Amino acid sequence: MGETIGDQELSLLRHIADHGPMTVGDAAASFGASRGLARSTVLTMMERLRRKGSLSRKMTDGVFRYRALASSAELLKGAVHRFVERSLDGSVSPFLAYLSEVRELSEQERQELERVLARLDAARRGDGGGGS
Amino acid sequence: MGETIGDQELSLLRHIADHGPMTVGDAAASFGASRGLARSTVLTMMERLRRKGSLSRKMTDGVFRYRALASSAELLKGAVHRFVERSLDGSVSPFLAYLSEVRELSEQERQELERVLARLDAARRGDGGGGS
DNA sequence: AACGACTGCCTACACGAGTAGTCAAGTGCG
DNA sequence: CGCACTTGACTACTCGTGTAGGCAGTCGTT
Repeated sequence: MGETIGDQELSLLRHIADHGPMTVGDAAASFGASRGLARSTVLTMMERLRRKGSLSRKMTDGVFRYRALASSAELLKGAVHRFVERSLDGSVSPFLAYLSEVRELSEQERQELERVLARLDAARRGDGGGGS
Repeated sequence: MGETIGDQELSLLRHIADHGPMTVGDAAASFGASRGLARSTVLTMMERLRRKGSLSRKMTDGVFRYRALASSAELLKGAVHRFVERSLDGSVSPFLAYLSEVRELSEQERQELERVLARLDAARRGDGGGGS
């Protein structure tokens, strides 16, 4: 198995992906401070993330600058993917059930969903698969 | 903190929810065996699940029979909910992105999605009661 | 009564993730 | 020149989860 990324790690990773390359000090200030995390904690997480291949760093002016190798959006999709595979046995049905029964979707989310369906519809047409 | 439920724990919990009340021996045979888990492992998980309030047990004929307090579907929805809240900051957008960009949906899943949207549409229009 | 299978349960270990203390080295400032 | 501040890195502790060993009690069978 590749790497498991925890929630906090994912948050930090996304933060770095969103706010461009930054040093540990930057991350500690912009991410850790608001969450009450010590600088060393942020550093540890960043190093773990680097070992896991999610971050890379480059020495600049005597300081390491860490940069995320994936965009926040990709990271999120990856997290969703892992979740679906690991926890939902690869089925998205539970998610759909959640969407329709549990979650109140905002108008914007509803529209997003509509777009997804439209895209799927289009793909289905061109796909040439089987259809009933 | 409420309870965190691991992947394996969730699988076992669902198994029990789906296959009715069962003893540890039953679970070890029907769930653990196929996964190479020792009976004691299954027992430990069941007891942890019981401590977490996900399972309850009742002595029957000198043996404890464990029963899930929630249905598999509810369990799954709960898992999705936790994931959305904890990892996606409460936003379902990443999921939608996953659905449209990453995942190939089966025809059945596509139809399910369509139903979800239709239900949402109906709710948006009339809102109010829950018509089925 | 002895034996074996089945059961409940306590104990334990490994690992990942979350979190932090602390130390050594570099740099700027009074 | 020496101290404060920043940075990098190592080390460590706690918890939850995954996994299992081993012991003691119960009950049917011989």
